[in-house]
Amino acid sequence: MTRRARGAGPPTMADVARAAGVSSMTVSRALRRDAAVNEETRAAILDAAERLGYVFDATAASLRARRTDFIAATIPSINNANFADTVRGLTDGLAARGYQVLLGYTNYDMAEEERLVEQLLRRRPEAIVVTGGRHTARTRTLLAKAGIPVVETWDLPDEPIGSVVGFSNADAVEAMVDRFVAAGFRRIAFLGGDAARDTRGTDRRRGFLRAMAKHGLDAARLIAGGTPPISMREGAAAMAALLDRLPDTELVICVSDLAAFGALTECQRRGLAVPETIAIAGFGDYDIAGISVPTLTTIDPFPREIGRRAAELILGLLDGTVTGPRIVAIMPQLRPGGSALLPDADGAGRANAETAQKSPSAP
Amino acid sequence: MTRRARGAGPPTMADVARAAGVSSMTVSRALRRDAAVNEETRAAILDAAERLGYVFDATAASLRARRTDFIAATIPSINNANFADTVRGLTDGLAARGYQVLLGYTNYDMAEEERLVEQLLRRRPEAIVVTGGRHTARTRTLLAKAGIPVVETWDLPDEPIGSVVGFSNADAVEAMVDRFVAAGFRRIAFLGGDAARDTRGTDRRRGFLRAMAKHGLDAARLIAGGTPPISMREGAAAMAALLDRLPDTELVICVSDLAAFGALTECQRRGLAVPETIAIAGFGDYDIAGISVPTLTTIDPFPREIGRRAAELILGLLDGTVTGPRIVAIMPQLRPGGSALLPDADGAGRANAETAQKSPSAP
DNA sequence: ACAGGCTCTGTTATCGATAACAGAAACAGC
DNA sequence: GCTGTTTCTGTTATCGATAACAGAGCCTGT
Repeated sequence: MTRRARGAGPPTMADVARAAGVSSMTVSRALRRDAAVNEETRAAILDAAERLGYVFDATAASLRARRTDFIAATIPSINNANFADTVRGLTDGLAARGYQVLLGYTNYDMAEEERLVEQLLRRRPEAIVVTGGRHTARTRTLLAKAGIPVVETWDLPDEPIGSVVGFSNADAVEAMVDRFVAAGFRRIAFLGGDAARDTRGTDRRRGFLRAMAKHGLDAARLIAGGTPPISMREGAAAMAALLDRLPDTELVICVSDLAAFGALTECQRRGLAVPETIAIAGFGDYDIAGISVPTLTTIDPFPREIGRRAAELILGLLDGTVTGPRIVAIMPQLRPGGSALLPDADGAGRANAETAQKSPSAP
Repeated sequence: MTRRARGAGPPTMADVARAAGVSSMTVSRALRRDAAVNEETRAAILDAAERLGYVFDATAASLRARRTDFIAATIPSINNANFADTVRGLTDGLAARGYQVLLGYTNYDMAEEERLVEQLLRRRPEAIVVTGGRHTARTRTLLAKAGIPVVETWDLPDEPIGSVVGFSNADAVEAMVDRFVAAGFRRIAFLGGDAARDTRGTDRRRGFLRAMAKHGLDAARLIAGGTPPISMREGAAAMAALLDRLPDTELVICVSDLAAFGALTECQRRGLAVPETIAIAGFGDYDIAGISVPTLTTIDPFPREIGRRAAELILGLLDGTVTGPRIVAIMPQLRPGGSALLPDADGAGRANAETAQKSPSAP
């Protein structure tokens, strides 16, 4: 009696082995393209596998080989083109080497992130990528003790858990404000979310506040657009509130291009000329920034590059080429558009440098 | 000697069992909240697990229990808000029951889809969701033989592999054209991709052609915007070509809202009034449709609802509540906007009906 | 007092692959 | 011809959990 009766479940390697007249070890080797299998034998095995409709069971292989080929990744939202781009960069960089990205989203909620990370770690990923530098204490502990490479992205945390591929959101906005102040803008507002939920948004506002204080300007023009993430619609509503309350504002810096575009449409509805009457800037270099009329002045944080670099880093850490955690600094770039005019200046930093480091502190 | 030396890898249930003074079977039961564990014992076990930093190994559990709790899903692109919404609906519907969505994207490429499906099936998902009704022959075979529920979405294929949650893209556009023709439009163009790659886009064009033929109108105003998916930028470029070649066009129906918005911006750049000089319609009810100036006349295919229904269906199929494949018909709804004016009409279909059926054919 | 049921825990075998080791056959070099 | 190497294949144990079965201890009803 064979172990497997007809219809008792999908065929296993043992079934293929029997059909091909070899041992299941030989089947295993043949399917993995291990050099040490005779060409004829391999052909017979592949043929048998095809005939039986054999499908490799990655679960069993993972258990025995202690190798899942999973890379876990969490993003705040799957509906955001910036994060989607990062996932794309990550996936494309990893798929070529046979890794499968195991994706989850947190809805910008640290408690949800904790649950998600816990779930994902049970799958025994080879590495894990998370967004942002702020996490619950338990999340930090889980990640630190997981014994796998950890990469934080889209941020430069003060105390990284492991590696980092990111940039300072505060610095990026501060640099933008510097440019606008140099161009003569004074009455500048910031339009963002009101909660501490979106930590990157909060960091951007902090950069705004810091810059305004530095230049001795009034930083009280803060418009909250509701619970993050701020959509186009909420950006428009917040802009309406701003125009009603502080109509003499010269420039509105928005937490993202989506909010900025919403703000732009509100101006269009009111017949206000952008940038003549009021200027608008965004963040993220979303598609809309390059096509809207006028185009949006924004900051490109190179989302896809973040993913690509994270993938590269993980591959290095896994194959031993890279040892120890790395901080990869992404240099966001100001992209002047028609919504907030800036005089030409010599190019902002273009290179995205990678620096190795021992102690965990941002370069 | 204990089996596990210090530092010989992460702790297992056996380690927790030893620390708590019970058998590993009791640990297994305690962690799964199996009723039959004494409260005190369970507390001791959870405590030991926490102390040791134990992380459950889902791989081992999956192998033994023949239950991975994975649901595989493929979408054409992760950078598309419509598909992201479907994933959101799917994930939210499944996460509550402990399932983890295993997501992959195909880049609108059927060969890539085949590779992806093959990869995903190796993970032994409990069910699989794919986008669209067109697949390579091998993909169809793989799915049909996988022995798990298969759900095709965003389409109503002639020969479903298993279940379906979708709608006819051709019918939706045809109905839209009917409305516009009734409103007096005659010189109508269709702006879409030129390849057969995006099958949903091709179906929409087919619906356009069918409707125009039905009404005895000239359907030669077809503008190709390059390789799908058509972005905002390509929509603008295609609109430019259209305005140059066929400046007397009254209405442009675009394969998606993104293309439609790009087209709208091109008109704005040229100073053409929309909808007065030329009207524009889109597809998808993306965020941009509700906020642009003017808002876009579009069709809402209820992307999130598609995901939610797919999740519901899968849960039913897995727990036996639902038997056999189902066809769930989504009824896309026309959303009149400012970019292409329509006289009021009594509401289009609002209900999204579900119909059981035996033979695989669309209702 | 005893059968029968309930609560709780343990023992053993197993899921389907691969690591580690072993060995047969063919070939090369001297 | 003999040893050493290369090529190819097989045997056995194992990854870490859970299904299936078994049974001890205690309660309940008659």
